[in-house]
Amino acid sequence: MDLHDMLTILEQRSGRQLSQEQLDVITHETGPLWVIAGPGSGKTEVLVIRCLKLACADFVEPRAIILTTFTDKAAKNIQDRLANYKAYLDQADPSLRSVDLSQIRVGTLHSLCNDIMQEYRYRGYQNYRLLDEIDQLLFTYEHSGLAASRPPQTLHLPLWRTFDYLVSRFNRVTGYSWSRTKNYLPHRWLRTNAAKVLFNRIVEDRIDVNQLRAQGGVLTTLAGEYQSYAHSLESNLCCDFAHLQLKFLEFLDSPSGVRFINGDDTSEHPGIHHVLVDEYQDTNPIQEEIYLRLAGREPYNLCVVGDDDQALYRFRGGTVECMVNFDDACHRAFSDDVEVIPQPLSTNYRSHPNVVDWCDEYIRSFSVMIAEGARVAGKPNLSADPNWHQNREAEGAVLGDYPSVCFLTGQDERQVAENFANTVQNLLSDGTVSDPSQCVLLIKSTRENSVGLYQAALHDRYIPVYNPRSRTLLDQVEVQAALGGLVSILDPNRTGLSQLRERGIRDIINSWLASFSQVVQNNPALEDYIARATERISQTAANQTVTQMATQPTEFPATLQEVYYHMISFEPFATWELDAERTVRMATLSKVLESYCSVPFPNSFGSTRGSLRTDRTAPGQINTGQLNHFYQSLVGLLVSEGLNDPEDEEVICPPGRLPIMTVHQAKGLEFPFVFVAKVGIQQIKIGAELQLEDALRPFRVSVVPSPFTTQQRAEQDYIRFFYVAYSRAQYALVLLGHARELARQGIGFGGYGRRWFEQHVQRVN
DNA sequence: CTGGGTGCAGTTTTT
DNA sequence: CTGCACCCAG
Repeated sequence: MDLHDMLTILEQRSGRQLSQEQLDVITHETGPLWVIAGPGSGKTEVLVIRCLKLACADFVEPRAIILTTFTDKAAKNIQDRLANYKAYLDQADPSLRSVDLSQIRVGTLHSLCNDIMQEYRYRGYQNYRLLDEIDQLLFTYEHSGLAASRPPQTLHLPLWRTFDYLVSRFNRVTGYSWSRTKNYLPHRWLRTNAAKVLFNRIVEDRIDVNQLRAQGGVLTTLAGEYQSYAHSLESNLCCDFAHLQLKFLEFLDSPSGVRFINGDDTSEHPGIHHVLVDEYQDTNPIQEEIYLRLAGREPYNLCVVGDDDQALYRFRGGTVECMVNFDDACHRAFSDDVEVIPQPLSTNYRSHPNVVDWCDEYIRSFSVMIAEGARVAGKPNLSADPNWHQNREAEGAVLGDYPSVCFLTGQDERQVAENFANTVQNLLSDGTVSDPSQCVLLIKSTRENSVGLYQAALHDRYIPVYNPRSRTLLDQVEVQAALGGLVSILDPNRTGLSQLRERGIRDIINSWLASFSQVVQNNPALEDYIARATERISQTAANQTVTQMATQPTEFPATLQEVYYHMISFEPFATWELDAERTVRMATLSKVLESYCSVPFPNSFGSTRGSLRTDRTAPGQINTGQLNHFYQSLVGLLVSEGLNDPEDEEVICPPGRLPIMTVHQAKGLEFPFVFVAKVGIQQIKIGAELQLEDALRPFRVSVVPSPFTTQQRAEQDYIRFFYVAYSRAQYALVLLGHARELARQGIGFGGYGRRWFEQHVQRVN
């Protein structure tokens, strides 16, 4: 199909004309393409159309195109759009039907690494178990020397004092916090978590472990511990997300990897001709290396799209420098002669012109943001779509003169929350918005203690809330009752429980038991099951495997999972299963239980935590070690991590509810009315992710010094954080802050101080 | 506006 | 167990 025809059809269908900037990106022929896309500039649309152009106008083999995104959700969204647009094109030109766009490799880099290595049966990735975050934590808890129950203290104490920023925080498990002044090690779960962060970072930042090892002192210890962790992963045929990418780099060096990139003139292996990357500002060093390798053949068709002002994932190794210095990277990896010119997409089609102006002036009001090296050199200002009003009215919106960027205050946070809820209620009652889901409250933490006041204020006005990331799954009755039931069976006399020293673990188990005893009162069948299960264990001799209840003719070993599934077949669990939300919560719990039971543990290959045994000396009681492990490991994990409610993959927010979201959750989304809370943050602390980045930077395979001090980068991160929040708004942006926050002129108010802020923003109460 | 005493609450995100 | 936020005195 002719490119011109194709664009005409797509423009007719979408009712929107592509801008010259967008056309430049879509029609770019060969070589690296560096797209600096501001918020709301239609970057995903452009990426999708460029893909269509490659496959349907240039007839690039779909299998030779790789398109990566940051999340699975975004990948699915792109696949849907590709299929939709392709259907239009097929109508116009039936000969295109033979072009199968589902062959384009669309996904997160992680999922593509996994799929491609499976497809090519890469030896180094055959029969490996891919560990998710929970699995990785349990694995590290069991296998890493850093997380051992009794590690060599003289060696490890200095290490934890060096990396104290990873462990000196409040520990929910023990109920107190560790600091470097202590002469004992941090709690095992704190060390586990920190070990996970360290190991992931070593891989993602491409740290030269041998060089680290040669440093002496704690860094030598760290290098050794990393190597033994990596070795344990291998010997147990496990692979975490970070090593998935490392293995992929190894794969690319293997013969089949070379065939994957270069192709072999068959349609099965066309080679890689185009690599397109979305959200490139959040790419980390190992991912950058993968992309440069994938596109490493002339003419180096690597297209990266992102916004250096929206980098949000430093904790995951995300490095804005990859985006800012993409030209240098291309010259280093490809050739000095390659032309790499930044292509801006600088018109914002999403937001009211006032919101666009506010966002643009906000980001440029900070000296650390306009300094050289903070953003892509020569980045143009974000500009509003001159037809915004006209287009919205054509869509049926009634726009008057209203405060499109404004702030709400109150004496204290409670009053702010009340005013916020009143505003939402007014918007609903005067018909400005037809559904609460057209608003969103953005805030750093969506945990109960941060958003409680806002939730309560909405609740009082009968406005339902959607907040799946509140880490409150463990507060739900069905989850608590199930866990309480398990404890009742495993530890009927609470002897194991009474010996626990960790307050956090004891408290949570007691709360589960309390929930369970409430539930069991009205459900005699459940009570009876618990009694029978307890009885069975109590009749088992010492040091024996407990066998399943004789519901079947043959008795077989009982496992934790079986007891759990058996138990939840009784009321009230059976009725609860009719409720979709409760069912998915229980599924989340089941998954954690399965993980706990199936993560391999050292020195006993093939055995599982799940099969119940009696104690070596005490007949009729669950093995003390097993019970203790259940408490320390599984319950400890639940206490230290918390669990989120499962989320619907398709729906952003169910209708009828007002979403409360973290800024990360809202990334890439847009809402008619955006409320941003706690805008007055003043103290900019250097977070653990930044300190670790600095500590490991000298050992990177390719050391790229940052032109900014650590403190400056911390500030930039905060500024970008609010920039992402602010740029979500379509019709109106409302900043929330109480009197004291306003007096303080925190970073969310802009870098020129309060007077500047008040010139740009209207007060509405 | 500063300084010290008291009291409460406790990071955040993704694969 | 810390650290910060807040309050009141100077």
